[in-house]
Amino acid sequence: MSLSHGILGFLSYEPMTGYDLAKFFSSSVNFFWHAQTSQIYLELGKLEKNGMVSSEQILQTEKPNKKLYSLTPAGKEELQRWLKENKDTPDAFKDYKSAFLMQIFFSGDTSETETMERLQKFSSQCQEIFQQLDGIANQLQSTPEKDPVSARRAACWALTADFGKRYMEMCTQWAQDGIRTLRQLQETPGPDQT
Amino acid sequence: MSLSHGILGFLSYEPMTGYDLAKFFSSSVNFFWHAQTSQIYLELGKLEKNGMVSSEQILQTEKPNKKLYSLTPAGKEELQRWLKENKDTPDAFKDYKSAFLMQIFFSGDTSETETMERLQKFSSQCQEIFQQLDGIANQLQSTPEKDPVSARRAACWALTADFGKRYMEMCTQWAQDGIRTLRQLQETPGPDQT
DNA sequence: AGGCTCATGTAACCGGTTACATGATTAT
DNA sequence: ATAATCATGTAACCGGTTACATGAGCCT
Repeated sequence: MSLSHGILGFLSYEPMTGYDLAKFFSSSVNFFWHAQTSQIYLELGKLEKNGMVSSEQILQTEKPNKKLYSLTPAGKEELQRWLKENKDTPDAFKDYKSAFLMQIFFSGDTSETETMERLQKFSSQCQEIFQQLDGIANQLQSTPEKDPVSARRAACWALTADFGKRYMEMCTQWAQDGIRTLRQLQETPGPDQT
Repeated sequence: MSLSHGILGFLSYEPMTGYDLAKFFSSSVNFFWHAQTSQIYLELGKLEKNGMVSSEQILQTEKPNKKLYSLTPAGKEELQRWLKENKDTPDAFKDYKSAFLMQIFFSGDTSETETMERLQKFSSQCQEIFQQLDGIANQLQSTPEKDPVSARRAACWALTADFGKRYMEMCTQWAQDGIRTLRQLQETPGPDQT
């Protein structure tokens, strides 16, 4: 229900092709909404059928032809409607799914060493993503937008990038502390080990 | 791909019914893997067809009859296989999807006040979930398990609960800081507003 | 009489994944 | 040559959601 709204969101910036959208997705919202390129095309098709977007063939000679998609008035309306929609129940995390945490949860029968390795790997991955997001955040900060519209967009982007950075920081910390806890568990075999 | 493994995981504790599983899910892994009761029954059906679990009718007089599911050897094997499986690419977050962040990302045209309200609500929700998880964590800490098996399980549970607590803490902090940032943006209308 | 706990399912739908398929132009 | 960038799609599948459907026993 949200890839389509993400597409509408980006198209509200300016008309673009499916290919452009894929790049925008992977360079900005990727960490909280990974989109398959193929899915974008599928969704564009549906949106066009519903009258949310319209397309225009652009013939090119040096490059393959392309289809430029734009928001229709109905699409703009739907985007606004969705932006205002907020779920009241602690629903913000209903969609949150983590196979990784599930594995940790059930690793009671796994050796501590293995679990520690897993945590270590996770921690490294988080640091990697942190670096990426940090790059984005710095770039956003160092290139001030001239017009107020872009400035506001950049501010929103910065807000989400900041979320990502904090999230990754938290994950790294958690994993490191977890490793320490497990090490202690390993070293103290329990009060009575007969 | 993971609800089924969660089911196998819980069944490795002890044989139980779909109803039991639903309760276990919602009381422990709920915050990182919300499971519909109906989906659990569906999945149990598939798992039985694949030979991962077997069921036994238990006739009851004071209560409705029930079906007790147990892990088969093949199910145990599959659980172990899955527990060892770890994705190498920074895939840990490929599944992470947040419609909420998407809305924040595209709220450049929304009034700061509205966005601030949204953040405030989010923050409250996070605090609520934090309280829940804190309750679980405290309970886990105050009731020491006697046998080493349960102790290890409890440790894993504690690890994931701790993750949740930190996550919620981070979210609350982020939202509060975000509100402050937006307030500043509101008060300083920009360098040249002609 | 009404609500809670126990208990198990079905059917329609859909958003998304995986894998596959194609092909032009430009730069190295 | 070949890799990268530009560019667009289809088909099979599947995990999960929403909504619906049922019904016994117990407690107040």
